[in-house]
Amino acid sequence: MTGLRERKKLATRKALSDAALRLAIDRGLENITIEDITAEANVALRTFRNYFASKYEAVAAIGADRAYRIGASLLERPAGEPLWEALTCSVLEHYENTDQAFSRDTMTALGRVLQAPAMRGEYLKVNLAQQNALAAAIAERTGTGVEGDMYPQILAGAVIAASQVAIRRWYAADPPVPLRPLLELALRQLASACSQTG
Amino acid sequence: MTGLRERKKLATRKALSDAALRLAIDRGLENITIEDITAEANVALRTFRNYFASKYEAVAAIGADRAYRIGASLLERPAGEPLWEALTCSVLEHYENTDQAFSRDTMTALGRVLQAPAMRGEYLKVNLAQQNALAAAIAERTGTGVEGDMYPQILAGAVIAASQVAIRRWYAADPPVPLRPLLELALRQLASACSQTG
DNA sequence: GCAGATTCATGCTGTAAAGGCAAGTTTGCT
DNA sequence: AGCAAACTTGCCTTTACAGCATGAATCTGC
Repeated sequence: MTGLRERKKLATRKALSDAALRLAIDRGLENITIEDITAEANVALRTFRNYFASKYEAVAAIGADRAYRIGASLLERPAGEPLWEALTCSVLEHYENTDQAFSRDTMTALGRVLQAPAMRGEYLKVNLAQQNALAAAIAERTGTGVEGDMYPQILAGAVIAASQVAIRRWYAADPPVPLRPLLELALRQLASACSQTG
Repeated sequence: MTGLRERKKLATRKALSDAALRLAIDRGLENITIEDITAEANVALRTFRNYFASKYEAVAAIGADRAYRIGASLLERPAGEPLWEALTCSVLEHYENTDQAFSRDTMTALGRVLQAPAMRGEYLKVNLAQQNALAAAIAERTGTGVEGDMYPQILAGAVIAASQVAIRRWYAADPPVPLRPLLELALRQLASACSQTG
């Protein structure tokens, strides 16, 4: 992973996705072309297509590239911690890290871009990537084979789904509310919802 | 809803999505153009764009148009039935109805089409539509306001996520296995996963 | 540190998609 | 009947998309 070639590829990819996001935020998703993005990133138009299938995918890449972190977050929790508590902390950490990486203004602009109908599909793909990353981490933590047993995927799916509900509420909230309590509430409601199965 | 105009619109939409699906199944998703689809459906090329943004969306429409049924299914369950049991039955019914609508050969071909990477985004949008339909039904059944409380959305998200895990397993299973037990198992595991929150 | 093999960025080219606009037609309403 | 609204369609321009070829950068084994 330390080869010059890999680093250059990563750099090009990052340059493209950063450029895409920057332009999308200040001009609007629909008012930019792939050519604009490549100009901003100082690469040829044709090169864009070696990395992304569409400008939407390039914009979503910022999330896709961070998806693995939610799994990493879970694996870093202390080994003795109960799974549910570890999951809750991982999710909270993940989103705390995510929104600390950007200014508040950038976050709302980012929200506007990501909420656009044209981004919906890519956004959902990022969710799925998070779900898979989390499932792999759950499987590793519990010693379950992620291939054989559905349990890790199911739990990850439920947690990600609940988180997304909280995030949608957070974005729609007017006036704004902090994200963390919404996430905590969503995860608690998930737990209680499934407990009442009698 | 009984106007001639609405019926014609629905008919055109259905003609397009049926044509898209039929062609995709026997020629392959990537070997058909929008022009092929419009020729098959006997409308002008330009008309396609009044209904769908891409051929993938047209193919997915068959699922999107059925998404509301999973909610309807829940609302038809007896009022006294516990929520979890009603949900389980709705999901099972939904997929039973879905796969009885097609022959076994068609189902596997359909699976191949829907699993294609290019369809991923549209497939996930259909899942989201199902989730929303189910959430609305849960809210209605429990008397919760779907706007105010996250609970229906969370529960619907968890149930749909678990169902999707089962469906992915079902599709990947070699040799083939029946879907119903996988779905039942997934929902039971969802329930038990969230019960162990201590 | 050199020679061959990989892999990448780029240009070129043709096909398909995407969507604004306006004309013509059908349907809905009174 | 007659007006208004909505739908279909054709035309046109811009953009996206993907194959292929080429040259340059990087990596590998020696």
